[in-house]
Amino acid sequence: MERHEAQLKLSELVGQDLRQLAGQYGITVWKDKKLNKGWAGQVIERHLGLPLNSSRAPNLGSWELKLVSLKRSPNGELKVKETMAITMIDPVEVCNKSFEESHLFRKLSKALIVARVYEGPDEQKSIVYKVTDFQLSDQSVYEQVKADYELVRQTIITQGFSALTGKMGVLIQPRTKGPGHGSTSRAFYARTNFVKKIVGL
DNA sequence: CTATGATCATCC
DNA sequence: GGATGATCATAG
Repeated sequence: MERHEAQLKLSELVGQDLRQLAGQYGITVWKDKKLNKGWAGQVIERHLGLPLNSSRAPNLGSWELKLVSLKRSPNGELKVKETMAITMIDPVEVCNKSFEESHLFRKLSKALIVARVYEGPDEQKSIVYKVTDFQLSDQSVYEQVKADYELVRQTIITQGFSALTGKMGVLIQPRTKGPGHGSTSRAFYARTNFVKKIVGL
């Protein structure tokens, strides 16, 4: 499936309730009393007619699907609820590749971002807010993302992989993320400010 | 058991 | 309330 075609199909979902669609597609949102964290993505994959095992952001052809949740602030305004995981950090790759060659840049360039409204931990309903075909077209944003990448790169080279913390970066941050229980792997995350720019809030 | 995306828990 | 660090579900 081409990226553009996927985007057209995704835009059909705007304004719809993913919770209802989940029931329609037979996707389990709650297993016992625990949330299936991948449910929203699965609903979307089903809508596109994709196999359900492509959740690991492989190359679904020539593009990549990302989900972000939004929340309402007290005055009813929509804001970005969480940072967005972009891709794992491979210290070797980061050291050896420039920003333009990096996995981070490639992923950002090919991403289709689906923003959904998070109504609460119970996920009783979740409306699709908008679908964004993200391009790193804004020059100032591009430069800042590149600067953040370079900061991570220099830190790994001069202080080592373990010196990275989530405090670094302006738009992109390196953050711990593993299977839990002591893993030390890290990933690039888009800060909420960045996600805000991406989605166009 | 490990990798990955997405979300939760805790700190300030 | 927002940011940082850690965990959960699922697939291989």
